[in-house]
Amino acid sequence: MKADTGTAGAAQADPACIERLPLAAQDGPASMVISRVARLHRIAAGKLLKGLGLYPGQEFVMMHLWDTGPVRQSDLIKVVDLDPSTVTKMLQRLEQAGHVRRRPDPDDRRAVLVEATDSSCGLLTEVRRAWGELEDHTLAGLDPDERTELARLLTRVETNLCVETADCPEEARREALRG
Amino acid sequence: MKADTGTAGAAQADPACIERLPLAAQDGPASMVISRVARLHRIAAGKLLKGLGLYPGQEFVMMHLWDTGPVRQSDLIKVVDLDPSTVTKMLQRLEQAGHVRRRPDPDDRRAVLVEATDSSCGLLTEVRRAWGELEDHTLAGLDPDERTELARLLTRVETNLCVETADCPEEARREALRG
DNA sequence: GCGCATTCCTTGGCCGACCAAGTTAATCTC
DNA sequence: GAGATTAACTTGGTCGGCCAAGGAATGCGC
Repeated sequence: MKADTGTAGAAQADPACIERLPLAAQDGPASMVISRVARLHRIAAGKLLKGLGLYPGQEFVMMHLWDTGPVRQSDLIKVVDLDPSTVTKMLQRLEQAGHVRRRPDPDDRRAVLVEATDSSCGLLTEVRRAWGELEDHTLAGLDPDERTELARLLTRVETNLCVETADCPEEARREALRG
Repeated sequence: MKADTGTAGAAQADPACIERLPLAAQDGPASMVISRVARLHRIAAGKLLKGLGLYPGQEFVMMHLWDTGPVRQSDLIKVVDLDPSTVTKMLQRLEQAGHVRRRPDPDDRRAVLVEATDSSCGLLTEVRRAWGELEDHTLAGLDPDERTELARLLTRVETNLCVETADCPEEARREALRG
């Protein structure tokens, strides 16, 4: 209900404006909007994926499996750049849902090979369509230049946060693509 | 409005290039980078907050409590725009951690009044500092114009996703305050 | 070969976040 | 005022995520 907001009319050009701003918005306006966009984006993705029997986060795993075929779980973990335990549990659920098959690696009895099931391949086009739709919704009203600029700025932010968290998916991805 | 990138059939110019690009990056490059930035940003926030005894997400609640003093839980839920059950559990943990106090509202025996404890007020400056630090790390290397542009673009994305999820917190108020 | 570190994965625990369903109290309707 | 409706939490369950700790197989140094 955005209709209400009784303060809207009198709020502008008021020097006391800053006092009405939430603390979080004062100390980190960008962080604030990033957090909100993150949550809304995840919710939107979740709604689109719900009808497909996937939960948000699982798309990344499935997309990589569709991309590459059977893969060692440790490699998958590197690519999606998540905690190993997260991937383990996610795969257990995906396996139970019939989207994924796992079998021991004959060459290394510690390792597990993961691949998308045939039945899951029907989801491929739907997930791609859903992601395209999400992309459209996300970027609605932005012209090509703005989209490029947004991507550039976010990529810069990503590398910034990468060095902060010492957890860079970019490098891992580049290496994975290299060979 | 869709099919703008035309990845399906037109981008055969460099087969090797497109072939190595992950599906997710093809179908939603912006969504992809948003998801990654979101995760890294949350991790970075978590690391900064960890030393303060807060978990990521709790800052928003605490900041609002510090901002406004005692508040009804239902109002708090509206402001942070989360599921009521999420707020309930978070407040239970914050209460047990000694950061928050809850008492029944004498005027409405259904309602609960929430406020930050005195001891939690010591966290205020540290949380603000942590958020400032996070903001600096996030936006490092971006000049003022780029920061403004990023905020503008993300705000647009936020409103886009708002109408998608039909879940708009106080967007009108924020826009009014932004001017 | 033997021992120790490394790698790979799993389990358990915790938190944030959602939904669904339930409980209690206030409010609206007649 | 009795009954229905709505509002304000709460509980239980599930999932995505993290960390810490553990077990099993491999690889390395000697």
